[in-house]
Amino acid sequence: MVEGSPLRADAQRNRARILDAAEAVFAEFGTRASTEEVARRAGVAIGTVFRHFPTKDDLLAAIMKRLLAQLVEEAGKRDLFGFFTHLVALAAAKKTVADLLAGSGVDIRLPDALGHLKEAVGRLLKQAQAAGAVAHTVRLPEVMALLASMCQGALHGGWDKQLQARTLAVIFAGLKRD
Amino acid sequence: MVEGSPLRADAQRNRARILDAAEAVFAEFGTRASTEEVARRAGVAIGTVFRHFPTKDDLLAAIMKRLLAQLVEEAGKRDLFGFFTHLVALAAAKKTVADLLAGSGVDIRLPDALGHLKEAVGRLLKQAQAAGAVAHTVRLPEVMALLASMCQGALHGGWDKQLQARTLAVIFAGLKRD
DNA sequence: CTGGATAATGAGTCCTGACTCGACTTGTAC
DNA sequence: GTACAAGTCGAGTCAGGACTCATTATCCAG
Repeated sequence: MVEGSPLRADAQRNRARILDAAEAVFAEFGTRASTEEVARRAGVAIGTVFRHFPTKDDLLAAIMKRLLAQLVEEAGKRDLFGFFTHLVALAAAKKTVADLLAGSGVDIRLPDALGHLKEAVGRLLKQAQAAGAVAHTVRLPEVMALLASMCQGALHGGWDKQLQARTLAVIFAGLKRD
Repeated sequence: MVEGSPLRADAQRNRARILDAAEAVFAEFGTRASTEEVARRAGVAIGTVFRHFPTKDDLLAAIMKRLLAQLVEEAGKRDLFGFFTHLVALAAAKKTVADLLAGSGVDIRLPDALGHLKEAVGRLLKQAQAAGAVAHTVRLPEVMALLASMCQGALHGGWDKQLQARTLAVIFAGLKRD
């Protein structure tokens, strides 16, 4: 698909619907949800989904790309702790977040996918360290590891707001002085 | 199966083989590995596996029960930080550990499964607090949450030893003063 | 040694989910 | 308006995995 020709109007509409449906379905049931379910929720036949996204992975990749862009943008608006909190809360609601951070399965399709997020978090880390909010011994890899872990945990454990807060409090204390 | 009669000798041998094979297979490929693969590695026909464990979940439950007992025992031999470190290292190698901690799918079959582990960790936490190694504001739920999260993270992220250590260092610092 | 209970075997069933493709419908350029 | 490329449809194919069961093999009491 080398941008040969613009999509027909109805095709554009359907493509958008499919993406929205996929976003909702995968967020709710995880990446293991069936393509049929996506088609159903989009009000479209299964064949149409596969016309737009020849492979389930292509569909997943499209969703992840969207999500990633959102996260990077979000990172620009917060400090490290705020972003951390936001991400964990999001992961508790959207299974896709944890899947993305874990880079499970889809990573190949998004070459530098996590790269952008990593850079964004790197910036937040530097700021936080400059402000004296985080110890200088802390490095990016472990921050990313903590971020991914907390998202996985929040997802699988079904943490409520309070547990999220108490758990993050421990992490934040550890980042401050380590 | 109300313990009607002791198993025949060959049946006992096969049961043990199946359990060992299942342990290895699920540790390597996660709980999604097929029952066929277990049978293959046990050198046994598929029907035999289902004779001993009528359901894949039954097999999984048996493995998890074993694993859990090991972990609880291990907890008795270490302090909180040591156990934490051990568990994370184990999770990086055995997918079953993270699955167990996440309580995914199999939890119903192991009624108080995590209960025992929780108690054991609770004891470690008390000791650590008594020794002044962990702040008194820290409670059990967040310790369990951190434990489960780190295991998930170590598994999915494929952390090396160094990253494990650096990440845990942050957590430990957070537990000490929070 | 041998009969009958206990196990093992593995081809077959059923189901789910990704993906295909020929018949049909619709947007759009002219 | 019409032709035809672009899109849609959905029954159908295929693969993989859980689980069954009639047949065959194996243990072990007596």
